[in-house]
Amino acid sequence: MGTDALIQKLEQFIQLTEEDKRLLRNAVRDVRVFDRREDIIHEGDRPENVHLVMKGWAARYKSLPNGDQPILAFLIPGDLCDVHVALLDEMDHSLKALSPCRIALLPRDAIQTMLKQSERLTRALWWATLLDEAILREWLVTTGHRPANQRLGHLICEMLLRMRAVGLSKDDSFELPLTQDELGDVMGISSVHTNRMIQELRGEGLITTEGKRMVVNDLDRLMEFAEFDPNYLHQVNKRARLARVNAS
Amino acid sequence: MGTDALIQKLEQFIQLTEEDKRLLRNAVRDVRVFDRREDIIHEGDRPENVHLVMKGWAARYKSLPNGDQPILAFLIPGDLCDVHVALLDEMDHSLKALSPCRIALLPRDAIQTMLKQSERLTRALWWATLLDEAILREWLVTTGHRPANQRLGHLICEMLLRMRAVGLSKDDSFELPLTQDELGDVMGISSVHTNRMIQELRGEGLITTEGKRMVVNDLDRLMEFAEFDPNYLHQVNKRARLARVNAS
DNA sequence: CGCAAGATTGAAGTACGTCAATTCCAGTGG
DNA sequence: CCACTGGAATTGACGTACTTCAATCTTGCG
Repeated sequence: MGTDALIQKLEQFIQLTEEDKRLLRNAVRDVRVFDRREDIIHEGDRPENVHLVMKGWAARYKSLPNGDQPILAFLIPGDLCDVHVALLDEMDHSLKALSPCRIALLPRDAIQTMLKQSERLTRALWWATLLDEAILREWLVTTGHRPANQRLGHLICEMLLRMRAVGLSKDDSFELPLTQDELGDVMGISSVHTNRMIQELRGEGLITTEGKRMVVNDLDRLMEFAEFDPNYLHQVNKRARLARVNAS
Repeated sequence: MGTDALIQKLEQFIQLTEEDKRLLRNAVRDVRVFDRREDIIHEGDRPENVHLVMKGWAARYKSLPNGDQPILAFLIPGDLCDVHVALLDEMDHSLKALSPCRIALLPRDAIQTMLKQSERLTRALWWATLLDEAILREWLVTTGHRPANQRLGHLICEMLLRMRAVGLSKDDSFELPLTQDELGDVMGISSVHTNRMIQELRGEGLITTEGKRMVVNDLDRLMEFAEFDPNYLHQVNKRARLARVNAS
């Protein structure tokens, strides 16, 4: 099933039981496929379902009066969008597919039921929303306080670690299905400048691009270059995680 | 008691019962006073208590290797910091007082107990965290995609509406206990440029400053200038709110 | 092969940053 | 009541990281 990525992600934080996993899988009502650029849910809609990315990349974005559509978050497999929005009358932002996507729909009440049945799962999902918030904070810092080349490096580091956490990286490389336009959008810079920053990182030997694949040549050096501190991702390292698992 | 602002804020969303209010007041274990610039809790600390601002302004911030301390959020009376952090091992950011502050401390378990006792209160606090997130998203948009003059206007609109919601505005003016340095920090611009943007807004007749008081001369025009859409604050207007209250 | 979307390049403009000087102002002590 | 102080606001001059526009080149793809 397509909840695997989510389970893998949550288990960074806490070991789930088979029963928890079954609950999660059962909460999926439906699976829908979206084309690149297709809207998944739009600002003003009343959210009926929680969305779970199973395959592909999606984005949270807003529409500005001048036509800009700034991206607020990348959503990759295992990312649950808006567990919480159930409370609000209407969406205050939109979701769209950045690449062809498979998205699972979990009805609000299925989530409610699930949460009632497992304390552990509740904590795990709560943790996931905390993570989203932490990422948002970090993006704000980066956007407001770092030059474009570091911003790009930072983003690449983050996405590599996030992709790795759901088993979608290979030898420090990952599929990055974005145009330079979209990449610039996230960082708040123009696509032209984005291109120049990519070239700078390439020139420094920090990254290589192979079509849509982003290859990080030297993660340590890239992290240093971008002043990337992985703390905010709250990824428990393997050792600590195993200790925790064994203790339970 | 100093939980009044919080109650006033929450009641924008949902009418609380007397019992709810009592529960809230009882969760306050202690009240502490902080000087301007004093740290309230620091990155890496293990959060023991949830903090509630009763008086003054505080800020969420991060410390960067280069010494910068970007501000991620303003916290004003009625704002609850980190209801959620209970889950995390350690803080991934810090809180400091921007002006002399009175902060109430609510122990984690007091919060837990309180939430167990009132479904309504649980929803209200959850709503408050959604609001924080929505504000964070809006700041990201603004920082990344709008010029400095609009960013400033946007911030002023937001803070006026937020202060108003807790009864701390007077005739479209409010106490803004910040240096231009701190103001610039939030918007990701230098203090010199901040100063020039303030002068621009003054020149346009949009705002006036009287010492530490920010006076908005024409809110509608300022909102238009800054392309400010108050939607994200999820402030229910008086009419809708009264309808809701009466229906309950 | 041919087309359209995207990547890359160059040139010229601008919004913003930095540095450093000056003015303003709230306290504080005499 | 005034003089003194240190922090903050303001100003000017100058540098630069970015933007925009427009052209060209590359690539995936029917």
